[in-house]
Amino acid sequence: MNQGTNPAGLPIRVLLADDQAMVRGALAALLNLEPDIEVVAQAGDGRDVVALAVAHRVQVALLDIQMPHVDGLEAAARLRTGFPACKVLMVTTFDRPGYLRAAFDAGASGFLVKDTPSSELAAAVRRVHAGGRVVDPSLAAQSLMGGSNPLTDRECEVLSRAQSGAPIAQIAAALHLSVGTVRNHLSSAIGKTGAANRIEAAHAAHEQGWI
Amino acid sequence: MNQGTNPAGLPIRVLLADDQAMVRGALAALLNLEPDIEVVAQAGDGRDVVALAVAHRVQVALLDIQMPHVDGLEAAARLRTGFPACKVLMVTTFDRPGYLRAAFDAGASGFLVKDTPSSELAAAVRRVHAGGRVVDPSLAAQSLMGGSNPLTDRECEVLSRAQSGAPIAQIAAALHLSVGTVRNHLSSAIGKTGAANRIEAAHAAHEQGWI
DNA sequence: GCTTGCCCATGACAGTTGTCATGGGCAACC
DNA sequence: GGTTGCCCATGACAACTGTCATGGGCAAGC
Repeated sequence: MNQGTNPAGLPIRVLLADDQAMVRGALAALLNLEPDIEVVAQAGDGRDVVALAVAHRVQVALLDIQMPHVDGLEAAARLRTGFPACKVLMVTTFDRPGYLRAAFDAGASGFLVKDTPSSELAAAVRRVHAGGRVVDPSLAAQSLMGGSNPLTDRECEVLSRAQSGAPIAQIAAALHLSVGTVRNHLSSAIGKTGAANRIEAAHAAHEQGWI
Repeated sequence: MNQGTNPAGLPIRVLLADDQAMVRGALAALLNLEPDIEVVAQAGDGRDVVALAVAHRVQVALLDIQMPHVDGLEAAARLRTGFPACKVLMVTTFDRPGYLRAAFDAGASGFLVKDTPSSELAAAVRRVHAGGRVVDPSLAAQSLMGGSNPLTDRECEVLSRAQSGAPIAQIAAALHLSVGTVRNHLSSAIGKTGAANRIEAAHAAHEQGWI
């Protein structure tokens, strides 16, 4: 594994996407302290990530998963097709095991939770830029333990709408299904998650990053 | 309003409390770029805030509301009694109107959401240190509109336990109440929030910062 | 002292939800 | 071509939930 493709002296060109302006600015300040790293673009959501990455010849994109409109996972997928030279380092607040798999499925090269000490961020950027992979160690173990998503597509869809407490009739209407079908999907999901009702099931699935 | 009590040349001594290590480190880097501000202590939750503030003669404490064990509101209240010379600037991810009132009730001098541009953070620290107040403008308007919490203490307590979807029987057991009483409190809260069931009511109350 | 508001409790009733059994349609796979 | 798994649907039953009426205890305020 080499040390990156940059000519000596040129810093790694980084894009930063996070919906919280203050955090974004602070991370930029942190990274710009490193002489070999330069934040050349910032975004508050995932919509403009590809365009910005192309325009600024970005080498590493630091993407938050939770963003409005277009989230980090979707943005990573778009980058892979639209500008595959750009490496993706995913950063997230929540350590949901399912996110790790989803991130790598979307083409990410690295995955960090925001609990990680800030001192490791620059190192992660360098490693990803050099073609390596970065995985939060605590999360990796958890992910191997947890196994993958046992829920079917429909169950996920129904569960995610049940999260906010909407009555079954409302979910059924939104999905153009019969009330009984929704109840069956929910019942199945409740069984798979070991929950007592659809709300607990939705929470459990959310915790795991399944929905 | 004066410019603070520090002798000329001495930077403002700041404490940073945020449960996300990476964000904490990044904010520290950001603030330390300012010549007149120095981050002298950091904490990952609210438990040690008072002790740290005293030990490092902290002048402004920057507290995240969402923290494990002891949250920012509680930490602010402890600071007010334990080390009142220290000003509190509350920072939070979520713009819940009720948080603003709760923050000032707890003795905070300022309130920012993390959507605020990072460039304004240092200015807010200076203003708070100088004895002024800082309020996120968008949130202030929202808060005046929203009015205050119409829920009784018991309703809040019951609602917050209903959030995760626990069955009523479980809530009743945890609170040493009869099932019927819990149902009555919930029914009342559902009416006040205009929700269709306890889950929606809990979400609505949470959105408002009531629970 | 009376009223008001909150707390707790009970019982009855209707509506919603979770479970189960059953069955048809469809695509993937051996 | 048969099996398997997912999707959709229906109907019946038991359990849970939300509403309402009613009543007692208690503290605060007029």
